[in-house]
Amino acid sequence: MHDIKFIKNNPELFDAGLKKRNLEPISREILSLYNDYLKVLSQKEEFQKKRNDLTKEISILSKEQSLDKVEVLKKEVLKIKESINLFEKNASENYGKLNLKLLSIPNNIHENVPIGKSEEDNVVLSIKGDDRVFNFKPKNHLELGESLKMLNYDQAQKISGSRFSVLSNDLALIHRALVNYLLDTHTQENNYSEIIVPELVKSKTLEGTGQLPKFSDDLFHTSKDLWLIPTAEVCLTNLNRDSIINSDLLPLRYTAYTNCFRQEAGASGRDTKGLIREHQFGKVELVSITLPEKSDNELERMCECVEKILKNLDFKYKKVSLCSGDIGFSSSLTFDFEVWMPGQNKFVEVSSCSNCSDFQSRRMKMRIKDQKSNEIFFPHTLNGSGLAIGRIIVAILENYQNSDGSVNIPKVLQTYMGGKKKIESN
RNA sequence: GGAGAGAUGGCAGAGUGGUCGAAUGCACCGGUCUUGAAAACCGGCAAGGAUGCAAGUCCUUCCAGGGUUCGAAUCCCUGUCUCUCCGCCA
Repeated sequence: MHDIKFIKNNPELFDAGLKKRNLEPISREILSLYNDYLKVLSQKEEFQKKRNDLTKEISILSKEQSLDKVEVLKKEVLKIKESINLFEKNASENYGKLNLKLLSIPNNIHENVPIGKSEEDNVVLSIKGDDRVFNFKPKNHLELGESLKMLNYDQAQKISGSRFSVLSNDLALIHRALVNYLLDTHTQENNYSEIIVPELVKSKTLEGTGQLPKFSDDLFHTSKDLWLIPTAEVCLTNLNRDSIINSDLLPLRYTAYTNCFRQEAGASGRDTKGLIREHQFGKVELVSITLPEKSDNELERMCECVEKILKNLDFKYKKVSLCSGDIGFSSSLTFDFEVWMPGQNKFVEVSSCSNCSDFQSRRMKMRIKDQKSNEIFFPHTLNGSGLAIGRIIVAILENYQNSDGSVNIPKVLQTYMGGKKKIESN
């Protein structure tokens, strides 16, 4: 959500920001809606003042027993009320139009974001980790999972349809091990608080983080008017919606493991089978709430938390800065982490860390009160995957596979799997 | 699912039709005292919006949405949520 006053004072700057996202200028339209609203608003307030004044007068006259005068004034107020109602209706209509427009405009782009049109223009910041050397042709995770008989798509298809999977035995165990390893690391080493959150939320919640009103097609909506969350970011960021937080409590750092549900409407035909792109997947999420001047550092810190995991799992990965044409709606600056998948011969995204600046906090009216100055302002919100479980399983299968189809278990996960060192079919 | 109670400022908690945006306490901020701190005392302290260079002025807000009234935190209706008791249940 953008500050309407900023748009009013800096229309060219605002439109220039949109241009970076390859969007048309919109400040003129916004300001015209805003002016319509203000005009009606001031008219409404004028009549409200008249009403309030007369009402006070009635109160005094009643005490003086000047009943005739009171009757006259009462009639006058009734007329004024008609005007108030009319202007009130117009004002709220105008406000609704303005608000819907504002809610549909993406966040500003951070100055460090590379300018570009699409995915192609993203900038690789670093590549770390060693290449894995195979003396055989590495299989992809589907072949591996199915030959191990731990990944079953007939069953998944039967109970839920496409873009779902059924994991069993050691793959189910490694899923659970990963969740525990990730949560332990983030809580014990990275100072995040572990939270368990609902996976069904109200539309207001999704509006706060930016999924609604624009992206309902990507979401699952239930018959009770609740929505399945596409990421735990939605819950964690909204925990402090509509409230004022004391500045000395910052930064707030939350982590949660949840299932995430996505329609993948725009991805039909892509990755239809396997753990890469599913309607339901597990993810450990990181969310930070910080002072505005600290959010750049916090994003770096969050990336370090993610990188630590990727290093411990001994993956080859790259850090990518998303360009202005590819960056998400709510984000001002995003770094993706992509892990090398030998079975597919490419890098695949396993984490995305974003600084959403004050875009989400404005939408959800989450504010900070400075203890010293008593000033009230919007904090910055950040979120990052730490990490997507399904895709990490893919990475483990493909990177740790042996020629016989068995898969070694990464060292850091072995204690989470009862000391087991290898996954093999039995 | 049945019966009852409730929702007020950062928090706690008064307030049942007319200067109530709202007593009081805590927290917080400023000051006095102190070598410093604590305590004590004095003062300040809700949010959002409009307008204005500013001081200020005005509007809105006591869970949400309707209604009654000249006037609603206060009365009525609906919804949401919370608590207590009973039933059921993982």
